[in-house]
Amino acid sequence: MENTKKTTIHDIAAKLNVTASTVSRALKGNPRISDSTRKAVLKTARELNYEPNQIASALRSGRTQLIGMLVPTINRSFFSSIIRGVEEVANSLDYRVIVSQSNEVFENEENAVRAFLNARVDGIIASIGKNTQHFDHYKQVLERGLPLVLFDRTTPQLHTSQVVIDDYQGAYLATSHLIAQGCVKIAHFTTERKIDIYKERYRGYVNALEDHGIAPNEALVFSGSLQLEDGRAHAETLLQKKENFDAIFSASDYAAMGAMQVVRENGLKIPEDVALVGFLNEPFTSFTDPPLTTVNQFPIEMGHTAANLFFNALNSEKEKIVTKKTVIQPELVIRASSLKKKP
Amino acid sequence: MENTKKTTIHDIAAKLNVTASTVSRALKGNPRISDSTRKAVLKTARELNYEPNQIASALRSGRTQLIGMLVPTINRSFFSSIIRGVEEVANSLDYRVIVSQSNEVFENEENAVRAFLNARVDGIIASIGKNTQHFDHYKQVLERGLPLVLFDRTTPQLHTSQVVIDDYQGAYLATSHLIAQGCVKIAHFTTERKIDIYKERYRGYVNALEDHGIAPNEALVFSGSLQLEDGRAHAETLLQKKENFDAIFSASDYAAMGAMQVVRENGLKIPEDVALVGFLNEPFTSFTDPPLTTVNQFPIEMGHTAANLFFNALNSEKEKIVTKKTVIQPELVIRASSLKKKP
DNA sequence: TTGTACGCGTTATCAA
DNA sequence: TTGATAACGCGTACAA
Repeated sequence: MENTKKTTIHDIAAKLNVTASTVSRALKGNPRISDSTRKAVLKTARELNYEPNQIASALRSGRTQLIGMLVPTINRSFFSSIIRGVEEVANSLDYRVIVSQSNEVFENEENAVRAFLNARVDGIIASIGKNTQHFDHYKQVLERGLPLVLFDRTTPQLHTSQVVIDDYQGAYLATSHLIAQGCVKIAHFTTERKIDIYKERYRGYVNALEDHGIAPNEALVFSGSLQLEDGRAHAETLLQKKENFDAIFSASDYAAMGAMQVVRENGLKIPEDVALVGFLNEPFTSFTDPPLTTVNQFPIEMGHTAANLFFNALNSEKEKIVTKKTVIQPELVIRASSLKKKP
Repeated sequence: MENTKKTTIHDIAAKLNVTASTVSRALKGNPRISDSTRKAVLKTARELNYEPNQIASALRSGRTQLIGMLVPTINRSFFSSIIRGVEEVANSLDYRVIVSQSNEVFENEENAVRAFLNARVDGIIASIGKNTQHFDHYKQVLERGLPLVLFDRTTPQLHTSQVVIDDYQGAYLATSHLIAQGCVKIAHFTTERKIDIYKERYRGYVNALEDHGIAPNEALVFSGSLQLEDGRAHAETLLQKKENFDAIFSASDYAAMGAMQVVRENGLKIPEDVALVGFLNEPFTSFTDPPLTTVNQFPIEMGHTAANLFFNALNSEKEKIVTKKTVIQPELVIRASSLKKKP
């Protein structure tokens, strides 16, 4: 099927006996144009079903109205919700979002950023891969004067806008809640990976204990990959060693889920024998038995914030792009897995 | 910060004392060029950090290497997994994916398609909104000779490539499995919405019963929105009416989850008293207690297939675009919620 | 094998 | 307020 020839500003111009420049100005809301011509142009544009060619516009103006968005994994609730948030803001401003994923592979991350630059996106919103150690590809983005916003997984090595949640506070809330429920021997599942967010969660855990007069016990801290299997293994170790513990605060819902399984398989009751708190607010946490207390990171709002920071940077003078770090306060979602005292 | 001036083919041409056309040909692998010039061009391109300007290329060639992808909801596991699948294939072919969501609102769907066309995407991959009744916006896509691939939610009103799963077969498998486990009074949760996929699941349920000599009983069929609350309500109705039933096949995991809660709250055992099968293979189904038997739709593979159909259409002669309907065979994921007989 | 010349559709600049 | 002209960077007939 042959393309129906699209109408251009020249077609409109010809019909009205004006020039393309006039039409362009009328369509772009340029003030230096008479009301009558503007109306005529708009009318004719409608009649001819004119649709602007964004490619031509992009070539001339240097702005594509495209945002490159890079996430580790598209099909994880946390990330897809952030994409959703970004997209809501972007679309309302007539921007489109190109999504790519790194799968935590450094090369993919580099390639995606390069592809974004080739596609001439107006800027990038990204979460750094777990294994990323250097940031030259991101620096290139900044060197070109393009806005770069990092979310969740960020780095102090890049001077650019960021949005994170207060992981420390989330962990502090979670641990304090367990203490308030009467727990005193609280295990913690974390990861050996050198990512700030987990260090912060660990710090929140330790400080909450200390603030409540409980001495942190390193025998109760387990490091792994925070997947379900890790949670199972940690819980089994705890039980085998007959380590004394009455609660687990896991830095990930998945590991918490693994622990829940093992604890129940061993005939112990949740929360009576072991109270349990996770982190992420994954959708499944409300469906477990008992439902899992966890920390909500407000991913959609995080997406909104990332997009807003992006447009702030985009609209600021290039010489002095405003870089800003936004910290979102998390919320403890209290469910049955940690509720020993009836409220 | 000022944009570091990007190098263009003209810069390369100047350095080598050839013309831009020569450089263009060398870079595009055009055979009508000498080996020596080709090598020189490639070498200089590397030295100058040349990156092709896809916008200019798109304007000239009419191909943007962009795919518009429209889903009802980005942050639902099923859809984000399909996006992932599409993206994997697309990126490997140097295409990028622009994602938009309709939120099941018809206007959003129209706007998204229009935005895609304005962005001059090379084609569209979409799932139709629940409330969409007419398809003019999609017809426009086809009239322009652009590839359009529909997935999951499709319509016979559009003559274009589609990929769906065999909902009938999924339901047939699920119901037959329950029968094989000894169930004879099997309830079904479905929806009143006039979407083919649910009709097909209902048909598979009925036929499986009949094929095994069980008379379908309409008193065991419940219609709602298939959300968790609907599942709860249906299960409560079943129990209150003292309706005789020994299994539930729900057309959605969410409603199955609601039923699981109510059944357990009433002191009944799963699967001994009530066997349970859902549909979707949502991530949470492996974390429920007991884990939920369900139907896997292979969303990532569905994304791969959709992308492959897309590129088939893109590469076929415009006069005779090959339209093809691919049906993916689902898989019954058997878990404890339905396993009455130990294998 | 390479060069010439032009156009893709829009916008920016300058002049009127 | 409008017009004329050039340019964004690339690709492609056509010519040499």
